[in-house]
Amino acid sequence: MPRVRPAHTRKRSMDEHEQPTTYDVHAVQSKWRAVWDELEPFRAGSAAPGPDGQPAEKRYALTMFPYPSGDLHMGHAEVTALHDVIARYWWQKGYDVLNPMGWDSFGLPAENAAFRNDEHPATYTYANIATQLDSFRNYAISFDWSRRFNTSDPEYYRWTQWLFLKFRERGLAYRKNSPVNWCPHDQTVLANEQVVDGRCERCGAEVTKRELTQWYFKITDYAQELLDGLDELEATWPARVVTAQRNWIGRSEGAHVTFEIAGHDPVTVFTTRPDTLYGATFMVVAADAPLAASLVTDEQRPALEAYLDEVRKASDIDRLATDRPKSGVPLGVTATNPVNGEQLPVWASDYVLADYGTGAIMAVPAHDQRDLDFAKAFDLPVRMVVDTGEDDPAATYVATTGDGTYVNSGPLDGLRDKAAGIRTIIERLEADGSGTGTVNFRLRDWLLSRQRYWGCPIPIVHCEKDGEVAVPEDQLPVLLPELRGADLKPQGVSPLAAATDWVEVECPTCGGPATRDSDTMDTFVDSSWYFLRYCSPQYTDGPFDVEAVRQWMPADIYVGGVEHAVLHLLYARFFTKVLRDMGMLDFSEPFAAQLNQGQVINEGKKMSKSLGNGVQLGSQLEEFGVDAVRLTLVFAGPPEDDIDWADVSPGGSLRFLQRAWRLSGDVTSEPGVDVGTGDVALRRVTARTVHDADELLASFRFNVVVARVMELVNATRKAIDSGCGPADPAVREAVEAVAVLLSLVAPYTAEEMWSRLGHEPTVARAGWPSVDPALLVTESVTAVVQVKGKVKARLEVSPDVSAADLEALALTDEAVVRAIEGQQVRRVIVREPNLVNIVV
RNA sequence: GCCCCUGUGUCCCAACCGGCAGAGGAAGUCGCCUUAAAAGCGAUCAGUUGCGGGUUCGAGUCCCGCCGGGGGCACCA
Repeated sequence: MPRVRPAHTRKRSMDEHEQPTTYDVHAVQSKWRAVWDELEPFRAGSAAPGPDGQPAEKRYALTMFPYPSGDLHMGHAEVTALHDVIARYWWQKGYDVLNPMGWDSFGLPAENAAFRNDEHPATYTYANIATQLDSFRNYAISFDWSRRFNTSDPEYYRWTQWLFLKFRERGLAYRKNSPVNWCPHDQTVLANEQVVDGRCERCGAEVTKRELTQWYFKITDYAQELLDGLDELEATWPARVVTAQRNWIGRSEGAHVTFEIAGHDPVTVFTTRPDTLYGATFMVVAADAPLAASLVTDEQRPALEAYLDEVRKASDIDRLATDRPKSGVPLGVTATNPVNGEQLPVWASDYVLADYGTGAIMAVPAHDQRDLDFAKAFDLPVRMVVDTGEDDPAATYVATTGDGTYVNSGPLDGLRDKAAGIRTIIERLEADGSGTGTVNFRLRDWLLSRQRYWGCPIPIVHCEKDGEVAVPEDQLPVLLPELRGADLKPQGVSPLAAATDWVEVECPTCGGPATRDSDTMDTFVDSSWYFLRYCSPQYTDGPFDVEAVRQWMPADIYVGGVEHAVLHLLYARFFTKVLRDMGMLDFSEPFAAQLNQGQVINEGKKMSKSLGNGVQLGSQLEEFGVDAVRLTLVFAGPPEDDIDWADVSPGGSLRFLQRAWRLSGDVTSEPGVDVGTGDVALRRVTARTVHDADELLASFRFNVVVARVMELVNATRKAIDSGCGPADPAVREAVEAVAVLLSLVAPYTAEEMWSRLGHEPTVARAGWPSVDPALLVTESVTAVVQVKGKVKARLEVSPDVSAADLEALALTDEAVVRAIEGQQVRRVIVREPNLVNIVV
């Protein structure tokens, strides 16, 4: 394994008093890690009061906690390196920072590993946590480890269960029987969000449907609020997360319209275009909805059943193809159009979804392509009711969806305004009780039952006499039974169901025989409130101490992967709003700002075992050291961009760090020297760098900050070698600034520099360098003189030069005079103090 | 199909409110150091800002169209 060479002396002089030119990365790492373990510089609550005696302002730096699968990898390294720049910056700025970390430690991989190795899932889980904890410490992220916990700890999941029961008391957790996504490989149900392109997000197996009774959270009650809340997050959350959530919630405005059906209950449809009601020529209900079975005539029943068999055979992947031909069967009944009394044939088809809207639609083939395709397939009538000026859809089979003049539409005829048309029809429907304006959401309730072992047990007991009974609070947590190895094999029901001793209990209400609910919760439940627990991780009287949460929340920044744009982030927002309604929180959004990091890739491709292009974090750390790897990740580009490891240079990062470190050995002035007497040119560079870094950090432009620090290092090197010399106080000021700025990214190097500059540890809490505003004002600027937009001259002028003076200076400049010679000056644009443009 | 983001030296990337296209790094080239090479140190090279049009005294930046790359939604009525 290649190692950084040990420190050696300069070749050009064998004098042993010469400064060494490199430091031993690994020796420095073990040295400072021990010092930090002693000092614990990052305890939340340890910031000094401000000069006015007031306690320091709080900052909560949150990063998505990991699942403990093996050791840390490049992805962890990147996200925590970026996150740590923010946390350490806040410490330097004097804030009191809460920067906690823990593990999202329930989940499938542990269970699979336990089955393979004939052990308990906890064995795998807690061994990996120990490994990752050690790696994080070595990686020098400024976490406050005193607050760590794991979601699989009974002290934690006790409160997950408690919250479940509170949600249930509020009617927000309920059971229903419905077709659910089923992963045949993992042998468990999946939420809609965990099905991607018809496949299991985790294992890639094709997802099928199953009819099961399952627990749901009623997130749809909060659909409107979850949507509205995005408005205030727009400024501080990545745009793609906000739009992804908006799309996912999928609000649409329209109307419920009720159609009478002779001999049946009336059927209500949802439509966004009630104004096209006169163009409805048939109705379609979802073939797999109970409604279809209840409407169908005896003559048509065999046809419907045959069709349903066909539909069920088609996988979700087939169903996702949007261009496949329309299919369906008539149900043999007709519905009455409430506005004109027309009898519309009712069909069943799989292009109508059972779980969106009411599971039934009115078909307006002239103005909806899907309905038109269906009408074409079964030769149903097409009636245009909005004349857009385009060809009649009945002839072209191209539905028109634009604005136009209403025709064949009774009271709407001749009207051109779509909004007015919609309003008119809704008013009419509401007047005669056959419909109402309404809003519909794409968002479905959150399916949370999982048929797995390694998760949070659902604290419910099923009793024949009393039905669903909540486990009393004083009996929480419902602990997992001890199962291992083959007991965990997926078998279609939760492994818990087979643990007879555990399942069979007395009913808490009547004392009679009862069974525990044997499903466990989706792990997204665990992660929907962990950020609250960090505020008071040892609290025993509730999930969190309300006062501690008031002190720290909301999180000021949440750093993590964009893959959680709609899953975790939506659920966490939902939990926050429910807890607020329970009176436990006084805010509605948990994460004030968000930063999504890109991925680390290699040679243009995602790193994977099958491609054999993986870059091991461990080997990079061994070869280049923690600081160089962190610096490389931060410097590679904007945080949200992907980093191609083939494009970056950890060796270059290490070289830079050594160069920066070397400066600290060259400084010959003493700590505390009066910098006011130092070289002004260098002082200006230092002041400008510190000032700009402040602004750049606030907008997460960490790569530019690093570039600016490199500039400062280069300028300082020059000042030492061929400028004011190593003894000048400005050199000390510059190098101290470099140490503090570098402490955000390269804490070991920064600490070593700080120590060589004669300071006590730790540089991490040294404080942000102060900047004399006078040094930010330049005494002269370069004004550019353009003739017809081309630069002809440069003038050194005072920054507060007047427009008239600058114009006069420009017009008398020799080069300018030459350039405009013989031409008519038509206009002179002056933008003092930077620019003069002469139009000829 | 619809929506969003993006395109700057060989490569990764900077460029405030429209005002000198270049901060930083990598690679290349040339030196210094070395018996030599690597490493290190120093210097240096690098352009029709994807294409076409428009607005403007002036466009990498704003507007329109196209092309390439990335992402979201997609039978959601």
